Amino acid sequence: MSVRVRMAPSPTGMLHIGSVRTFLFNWLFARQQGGEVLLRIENTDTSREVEEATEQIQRSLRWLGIDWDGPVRFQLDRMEDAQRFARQLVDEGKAYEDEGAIRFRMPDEGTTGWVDVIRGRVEVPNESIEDLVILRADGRPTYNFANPVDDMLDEITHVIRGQDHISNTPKQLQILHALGAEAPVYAHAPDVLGTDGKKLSKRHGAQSVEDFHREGYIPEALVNFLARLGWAYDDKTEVFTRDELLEHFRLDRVTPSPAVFDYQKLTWLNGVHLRNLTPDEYADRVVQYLREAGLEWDEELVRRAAPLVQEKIERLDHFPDYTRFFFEEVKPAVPLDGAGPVLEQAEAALAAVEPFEAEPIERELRALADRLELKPREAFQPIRIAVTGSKVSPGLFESIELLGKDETLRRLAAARAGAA
RNA sequence: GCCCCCAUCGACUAGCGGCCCAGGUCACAGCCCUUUCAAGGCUGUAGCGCGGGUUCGAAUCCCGCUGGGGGCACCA
Repeated sequence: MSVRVRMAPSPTGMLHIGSVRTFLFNWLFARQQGGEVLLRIENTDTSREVEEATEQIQRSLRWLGIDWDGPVRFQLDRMEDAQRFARQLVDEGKAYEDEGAIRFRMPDEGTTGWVDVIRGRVEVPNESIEDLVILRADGRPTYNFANPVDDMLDEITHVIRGQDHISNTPKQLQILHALGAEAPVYAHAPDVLGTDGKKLSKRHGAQSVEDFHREGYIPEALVNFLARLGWAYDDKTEVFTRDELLEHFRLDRVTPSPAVFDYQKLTWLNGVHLRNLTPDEYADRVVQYLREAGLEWDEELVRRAAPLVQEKIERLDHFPDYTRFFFEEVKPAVPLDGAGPVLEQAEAALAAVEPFEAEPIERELRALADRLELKPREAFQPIRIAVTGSKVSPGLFESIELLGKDETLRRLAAARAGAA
């Protein structure tokens, strides 16, 4: 039997990171099994926002590299099927009318249970389950009816969803049974919590895929991090590429307990993946990010500046902080009292450097420090501040090379004038 | 109130009866490296919720408690 799963977001707005995690589990599991992934938008209401949210969801999934098969489906499309099945259940005495709506007749005795891939055996006493409405008075199916009907019609083999659905599962199992359908395998993934132990929400910070994108996180890191939330391969591996995840992920190794979303660890992981990109790829990401952020900096210069900060930043949105001085006029943010002599000599020394490249530049400046009997850091810091405007910058020599001789000398002179 | 789920360092987790006086990672602290910031290297602080069992032996199995969370809609 070939595997088929479905990702079923409700089109209420941005794609929440918690949903993404369960989608990722669906995707990883199905893809490694050579199975199919369906994208089904679950909303029995037609609202004005649906179209927009649906687009948004797809954009976010594509950005993450989570793909799906076939066209996007909508729960709404199966409304007539649901109505037909509801009527059939009434005819068979398995459901009944109640004030215009149709209720499903739940058994009063015994238990309904299943073997959850993540949790093991789960069992619920039938007497605790009410006869639920499956068709509203206006004819629209309710979620707990539309959902299993869709799963049945779509021939879903594995339902991997959030643990908040655990209490829905026995209901859906009963409906499936009444419909004569074979039950899919269920796996209920744990929740993703905020630092306060409550379900992740706006007040915890970024929560939609868009938010993370905007904050300079890259898909590789987000996917890696999300996969590790509730799952581990062994006792030591933290960093995974997408392919490694596809190779090692195991649904039955997902922990049943909820996990706290640790932004700091995500950020660390983002830095790791940023550093793992090839220089060209890294430059591409930076260019793209800056463009999306609306910063119109010269692309060629951005590409040349990129390698200078690949080792230094953890998030793409930090790029401008390190490289602004290449693109804009800078004023030393720190006083340069007493630095006059160093700056003057640096100016003279650099004026003679040819070719104007990092290596000879470094040689000259180190020689200068020796002459002045200054420690390297003492000599370089004022130069750094004069040239980059900041105490923190990419490598000084590479920066000076990229900035060019004319501009470097100009800044040195300007700073010297200010320091005097 | 009823039903269900969960429980190892601050966080993510490894552990599935002896290999564990509990290992890795993030964060934190110190040291090293060093042109700043990073990266990297080394070291350290820190945990099996509690109480009963079972067993020669329990973080690991069972029961109870406590504490978290979810659900009980003509919402999804």
